[in-house]
Amino acid sequence: MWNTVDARLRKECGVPLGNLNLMLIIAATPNCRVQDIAAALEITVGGTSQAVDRLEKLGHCVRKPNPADRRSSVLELTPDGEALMKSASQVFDGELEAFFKAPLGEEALGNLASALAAARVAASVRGATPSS
Amino acid sequence: MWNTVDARLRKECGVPLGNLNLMLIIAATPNCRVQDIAAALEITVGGTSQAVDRLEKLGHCVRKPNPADRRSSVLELTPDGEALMKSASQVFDGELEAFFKAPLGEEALGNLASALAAARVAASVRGATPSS
DNA sequence: AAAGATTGACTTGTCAATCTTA
DNA sequence: TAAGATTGACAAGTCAATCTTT
Repeated sequence: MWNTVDARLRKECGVPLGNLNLMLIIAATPNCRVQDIAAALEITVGGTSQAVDRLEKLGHCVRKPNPADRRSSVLELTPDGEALMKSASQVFDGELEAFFKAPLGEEALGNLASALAAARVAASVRGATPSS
Repeated sequence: MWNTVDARLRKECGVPLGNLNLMLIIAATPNCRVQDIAAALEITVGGTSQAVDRLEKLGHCVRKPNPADRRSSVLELTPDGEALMKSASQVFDGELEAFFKAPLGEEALGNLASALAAARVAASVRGATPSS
């Protein structure tokens, strides 16, 4: 399923799913650092740093010096990245509807959501999070 | 979640999740070819060929000449691979129970299963499968 | 020509070691 | 010494090109 979503995003917006995820988090997080993205995506800090490199090389975001802590940078979307994010997230939302909302209907969708939420809680109690 | 399962399999059985998946399919498929694994996992044939290389290098399976078609090989688990598969699949089943069966209970689990089945059908109707 | 498989270049993640600032 | 980030080597997949057999 994610492969399908990714393929449509690449084709219609020229942006892979991973990059869209990054941009959504940067846009939603004030003073966003590499750490924050890693936590949100539950991937390692090292991998996140590389992903930000790629996004920056494409001109979709920039690292600005963090006045509060010189070890880290604050990430911001460029106007370019902002525009791309908006159009891509529409396609993204449409795909999720096609996969879940349309075939399941409101009620079944609600049940699915709560079941997955319960499983997620159980998972986090057992302890599952990356580190490096 | 898959990361958690993978980590426990590596630690307790010395086998990553991907390899266990391969071995389960080889064991369950008579005269198993690379094609069959690719179809079952919904990954590309190229990637499957490389995965079989790795499994063979570890001594868990072998390629035998296919008498019916000399373009392909028939895959078989070694005694070593067979034993590994059996112990690892116990750990695997235990993990899935801990993630879903225990926190959800019988009824909610059934609902979850049918919701995901419906989504899967809808997805396949829209057409989503790898090729190469 | 088409089907089965392999190979090589590339993507995106992991982990471990390292550098810099707190 | 800890925390934030970066870097380099590796893992496991994708795709496109190629080789062999049908």
